Amino acid sequence: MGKNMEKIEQIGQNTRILGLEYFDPDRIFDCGQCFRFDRRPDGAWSGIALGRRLQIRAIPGGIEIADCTPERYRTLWRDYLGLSDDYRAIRAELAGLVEDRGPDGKDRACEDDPLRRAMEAGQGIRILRQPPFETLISFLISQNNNIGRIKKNIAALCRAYGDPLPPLGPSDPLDPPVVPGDYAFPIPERLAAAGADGLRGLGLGYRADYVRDAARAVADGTLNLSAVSGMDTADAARALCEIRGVGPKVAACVLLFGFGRSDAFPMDVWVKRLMAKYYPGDRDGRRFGRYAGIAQQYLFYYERYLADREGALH
DNA sequence: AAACAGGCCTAAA
DNA sequence: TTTAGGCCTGTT
Repeated sequence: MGKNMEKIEQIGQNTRILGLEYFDPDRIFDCGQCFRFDRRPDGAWSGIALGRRLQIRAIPGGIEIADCTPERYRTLWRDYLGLSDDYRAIRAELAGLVEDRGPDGKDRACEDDPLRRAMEAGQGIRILRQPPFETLISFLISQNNNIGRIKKNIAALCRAYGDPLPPLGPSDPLDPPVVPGDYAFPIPERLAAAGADGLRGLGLGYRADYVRDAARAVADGTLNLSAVSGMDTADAARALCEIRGVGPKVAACVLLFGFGRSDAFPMDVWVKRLMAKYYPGDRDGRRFGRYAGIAQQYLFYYERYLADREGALH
């Protein structure tokens, strides 16, 4: 798969992965798919995932993960970071969608196709494989909300209801030191037991009830996330939409970012605008096929990038 | 100050 | 099947 050229080496406390293609932390952690990572002044990204702190920096030809063994990378971070997915093949397939046949029958690239431009601008974008429950709660909170507040809400949620990161086991001498103040994402049972006012107090607003209802449904088995992962994407979306506060957009985000469903196509306001502009008449992402969700990420990132540049001029 | 933010719910055509 | 308000709250 995409790791065919991957070379793993341990450098002191850290692990380097070299020979990577299409992996840019700045685009991966800042494209709105995750909410627990921050960019440090030195350019490294640091956040909590899978109950551990992950610190990652781009180096020429790859990345360096701090306080991490090669074993830890192979068993945990490779899949989480999307490095088990073959983006060369995915991009080739998406690029094939925007080629058409010239009169001579030969392939002729559509240089001005929006997806082609977006894929060029967003070379290093990847979709993380985040845990389903965390993704569900996070995108419930994301609705009618902005990134800054979403991140604050989720941090508050973890501080109030998440377990402190576990102390190091003797078998993991190279795991990151536990920093007081680092919390895992809360488990369903813990959130289900939270008082409604307790969640409100975190500043979630009306989403507090959604969060508690969703946690209850997962905790009591009304919503079986393992079963959802076995359904086809349309059925899975229907199942998720049974939860109050989960509509088509949130369901698609949960499927794309939390269940690895690359065909799920979140239609937020940006993507609606962009689709109307570039692909008038399309009501969904069907034209992008089984990697529609990844096409969506390229297009979304590109459109926001253009808006930011435009805004910066004024 | 009023509008807006990676929506969804409910009521009503 | 589609459309119009309202909704918590912090930011601009």
